[in-house]
Amino acid sequence: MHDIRAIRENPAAFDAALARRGLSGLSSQILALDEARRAKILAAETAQAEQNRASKDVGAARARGDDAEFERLRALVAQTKADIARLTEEAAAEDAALRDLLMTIPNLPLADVPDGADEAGNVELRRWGSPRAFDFAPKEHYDIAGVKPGMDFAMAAKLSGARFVVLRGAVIRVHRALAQFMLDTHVNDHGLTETWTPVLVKEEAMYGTNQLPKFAEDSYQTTNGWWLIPTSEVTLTNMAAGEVLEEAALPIRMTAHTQCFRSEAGSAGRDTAGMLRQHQFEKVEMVSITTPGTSLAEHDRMTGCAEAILQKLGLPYRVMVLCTGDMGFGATKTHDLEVWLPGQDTYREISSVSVCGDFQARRMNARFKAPGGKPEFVHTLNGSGLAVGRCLIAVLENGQQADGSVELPAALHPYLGGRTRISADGALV
RNA sequence: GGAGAGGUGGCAGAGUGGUCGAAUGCGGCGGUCUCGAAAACCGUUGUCGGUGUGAGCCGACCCAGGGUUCGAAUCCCUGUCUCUCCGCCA
Repeated sequence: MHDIRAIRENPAAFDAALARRGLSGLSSQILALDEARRAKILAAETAQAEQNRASKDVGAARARGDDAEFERLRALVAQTKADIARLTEEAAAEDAALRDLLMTIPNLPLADVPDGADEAGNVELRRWGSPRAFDFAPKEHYDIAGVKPGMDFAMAAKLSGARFVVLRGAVIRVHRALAQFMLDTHVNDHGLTETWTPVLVKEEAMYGTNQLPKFAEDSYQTTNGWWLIPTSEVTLTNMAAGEVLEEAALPIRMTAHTQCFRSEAGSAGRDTAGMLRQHQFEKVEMVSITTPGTSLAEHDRMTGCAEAILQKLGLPYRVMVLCTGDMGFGATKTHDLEVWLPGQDTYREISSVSVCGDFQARRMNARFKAPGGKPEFVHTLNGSGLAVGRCLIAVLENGQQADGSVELPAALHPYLGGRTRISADGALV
């Protein structure tokens, strides 16, 4: 959420930054609401102050036994009561109107974010590794002979419908190994604190990390009002909600491996084959809570943590900076990691690392303070480290052999009891 | 799921209708004393919003939301969380 004071002080800068995201001239609307709101607050508070004074006089009149004055004042206050109720309600409504508007306005892009309308405007920062040369036509993951027995979409459809999968045997073993490997790497090499969180959360948590109010249709809600997290960014980041953290405790670096649930509304027809886009998937997430002065360096660090996973697995990838038109709602800057998928002959997103500045912190009221200092909003960052299912796809497609077997990355061997490949008939050997 | 108890300032803990934003203690900060420190003593010490150049003034907040009342931390209702006991359970 945006700082209304900042908009008040420099509406032109606010509009200019939002224009880069294709939103124009919002400041005048916001400032009009803000003025209306402040006028109502002033009116309501003035009325309330008068009543408070009168109420004290009532008490004083009674204390000295002045019954006539007591009754007179009592009637007077009773009379103005309705007015105060009305004014207070109006003030609250104005306040809510402004807040509702501010909650739906995306974060401002940093100056070095490239302009662009959609993903075509993203800029490649660097590449790592080179796609393997195949002497046969590489298949998509779900068509690889050794994978087929362990990846059952028909069974999942029977249980749950489209965009689910049942995994068995060697395939799920590799999937599990990947998650373990990612967590161990983040904990041992990158110093993140492993965390386990609920996947059902209150509505306010979803507001804190800006899934709500704008993107309600992307997530699932239970009948009693919980939301299923679309990413553990929600739980990890909201741990800071309402807190005033000691500056010395920052940065807080967390990682969690959780189920994620997404309705994928609006992606009908996209990536319908295979397990690239599912309603339920696993992700190892990274979240950092930092000070304003350190968040940009943290962004690069976090990107590096995600890259390290791909490098250790020997998976070729490229790092993109998302342009203004492709960035997520809460981000000021985002790096996407795109892994090479030979079956699709293209790079596909496997991680997204964003720095949100104080945008989420303001929504959550997450602050820190230096000793003797005033509380300030923290900066929040989140990134996938990595999407486990997509990483599985990458490992399978990049390791596939002409005979339908799959060679697995050396980094995973210790997690597979020393086994190194999936045979063409689907066994882990 | 059932029964009971309880949620007050950084912490502990008073306060059961009227200058209560809230006693007291601890902690924090400033000072006196001291070569320095401790102890002792004195003073001070919440957050958010509105308004004002400013000192300041005003409003809100004693888990949350409603209600009663001229007036609520205090009374009533609902929700929520914590604790104890029982039941059930991976």
